[in-house]
Amino acid sequence: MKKITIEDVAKRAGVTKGTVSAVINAKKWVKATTRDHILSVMKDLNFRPKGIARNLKNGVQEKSIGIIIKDLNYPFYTAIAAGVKEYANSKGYYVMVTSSEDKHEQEKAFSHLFSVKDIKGTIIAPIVEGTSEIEHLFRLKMINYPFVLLEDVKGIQANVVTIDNLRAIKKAVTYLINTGHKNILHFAGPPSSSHTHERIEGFRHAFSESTLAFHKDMVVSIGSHYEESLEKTKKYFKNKNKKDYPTAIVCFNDQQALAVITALKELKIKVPDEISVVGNDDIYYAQIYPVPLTTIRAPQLEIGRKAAEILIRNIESSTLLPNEKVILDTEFIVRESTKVLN
Amino acid sequence: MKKITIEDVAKRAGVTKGTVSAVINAKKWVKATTRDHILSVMKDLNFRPKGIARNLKNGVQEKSIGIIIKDLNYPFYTAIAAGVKEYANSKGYYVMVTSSEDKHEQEKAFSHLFSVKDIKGTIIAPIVEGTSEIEHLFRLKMINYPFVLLEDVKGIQANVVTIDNLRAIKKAVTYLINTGHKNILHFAGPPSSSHTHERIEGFRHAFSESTLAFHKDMVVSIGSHYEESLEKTKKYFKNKNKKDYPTAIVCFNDQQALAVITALKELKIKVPDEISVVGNDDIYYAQIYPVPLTTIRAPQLEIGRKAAEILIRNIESSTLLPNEKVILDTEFIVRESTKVLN
DNA sequence: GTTTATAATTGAAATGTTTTAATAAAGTTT
DNA sequence: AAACTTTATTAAAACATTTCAATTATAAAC
Repeated sequence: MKKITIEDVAKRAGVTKGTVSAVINAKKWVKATTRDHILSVMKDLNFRPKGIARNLKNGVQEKSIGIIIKDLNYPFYTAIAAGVKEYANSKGYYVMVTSSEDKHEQEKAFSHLFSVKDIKGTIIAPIVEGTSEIEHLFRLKMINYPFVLLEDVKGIQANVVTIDNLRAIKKAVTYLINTGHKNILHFAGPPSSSHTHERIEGFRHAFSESTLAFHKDMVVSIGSHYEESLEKTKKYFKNKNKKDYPTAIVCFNDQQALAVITALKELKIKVPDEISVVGNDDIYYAQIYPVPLTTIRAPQLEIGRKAAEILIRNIESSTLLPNEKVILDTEFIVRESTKVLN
Repeated sequence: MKKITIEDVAKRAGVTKGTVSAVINAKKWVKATTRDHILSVMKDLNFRPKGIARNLKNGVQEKSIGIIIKDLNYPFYTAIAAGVKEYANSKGYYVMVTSSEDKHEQEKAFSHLFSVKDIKGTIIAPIVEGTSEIEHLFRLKMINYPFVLLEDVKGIQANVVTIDNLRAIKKAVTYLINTGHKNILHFAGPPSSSHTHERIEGFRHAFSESTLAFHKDMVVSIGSHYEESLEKTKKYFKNKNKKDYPTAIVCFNDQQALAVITALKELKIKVPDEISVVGNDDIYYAQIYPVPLTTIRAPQLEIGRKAAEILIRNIESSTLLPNEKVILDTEFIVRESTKVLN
């Protein structure tokens, strides 16, 4: 089970490495018969030229960057990736996307993989759990590997492009309060995201600046994926007395909001007449949803573009640049899943 | 603007390459003071160790494969990618995703990039235009680089995992005919996909096996992206007399179908009462759509899994394996966007 | 039949890292 | 203070390819 090298091919074909190399690189000068012969030897040995070794010599001309998102199937992330791609392509970079599936292990492995594969830099949507492990990020810093985070990570200084979750949720909740809502819930997201914590914080803040009181029961952990949120929402309302129903729910993200709306529909609770629902992110598929979702729009393309811009600036700098932190603002978009009560 | 190498760092720090290497690889034995000194020199020079050169020596332990899809934002493709990831991860492979944006140029560049970056194999959703350029695929074959296609490409023998579009559309159209529809349209997709051609073919076939006659005006090219399809659908119906409206439309994919439904809604045409709409793919977001879409389900995860399985089998084989062709079947799912007329 | 031009091929050097064996310095035990 | 260990460091070899200048074979021209 030994590795086949260009030398094995050369030996077997009775020529030198140089000639084999010429065939691989489609140089015009090799005689047709020798070329065919070498080709057939390559097939016999199932020889696959090692990309790595070729690069060493000339250096890859293709420049590329990576992005590690959390979920390939959530449009919020793919939209960010699209923004990254747009900017990167305009600068002549290719983009490779991977997904950590919210697993620390994978985030770590990928950041390593990218650095080792000579991908010039990486944009990371980091997993932030209680005691967030971040040695892998420190390692990237040590080897001066350029990267940009899409969420703040405590304990590390790095380039960050993110949104102002606190203000965002406050805007939404304040709007609800001002339009007469008194019983408002927040359906929170997974603990692995800093967004979750910041949004809870924003929710709480909004109350402290109003005449209404905050109570911790108003924050309910209900999952961020569709099926899970659907089930948990139904369960939540089944145990509730109708008079205790909230008049509005602020969701962690749009996918969750879509699940909540569907769950309420199944329970014959009318949206927005009985309960208003606010999403978060403004993902593409929520925009084209027949009940247009009131939501908090995160500028997804812009996040991607900005992150790519910072990353590429760092990649191309011959000196180590100071870290940048960009906090993009969100837009509260009132559509038809919320109702004015006063 | 010269490249900084480990040697430059060593020289500047007054040690040898070996010591610098030891620092980079966090070997325990380097004296703390020399380590700090070397680290600071690395920062000064903004030295980034070349991943490529490190790999050469030991060979990378991390195994990875790539997948080139056409659109990062279309759930059909990300679902396939998820299937690939699932299988690949179970076999210890990492997965990198890229999108060609339906551009030949990009598909070509990525297939090259992957092979050169020592990514062991690639799954490709190929762009198939009239005179499809496929030299890049021939090149992959020449260097025995393992790959699997997600659409048939004329003129090349390769591993292929795809679906039976012909049968799929026939099933749907036949159902419509059997339930009393007489005026049926097909909204076709982009010419860059073999699916488009096969689906048109299937549509035609269904008629040849029925008592109804096929006419080429029944196939309308309306785009596969949401906005485009929305506009073109509206335009199409504005120029039509109400009595000429079809009773059913078979769409190229679900995103298009969603656009068609929205367009019809805006035109005050009721779905499915006045016009039935059939999608294609059964993407996730169509499943959770409030008007559940009648559609043709492509086993997206299964496509991904199967493609990954074949790819990895080829990667791990020391001999060149014969090509495999897998055609997966689809499932026609009747939900609520179609109406039985008889 | 010798020279010249051209086509085909060779062999060594170069690429930037990691590894290994060898060595020097410092510390510990007798 | 000699002998041995441990710690820190060095120098050279190894990795699989491409490149480039040098060489040989082949064909054409004289």
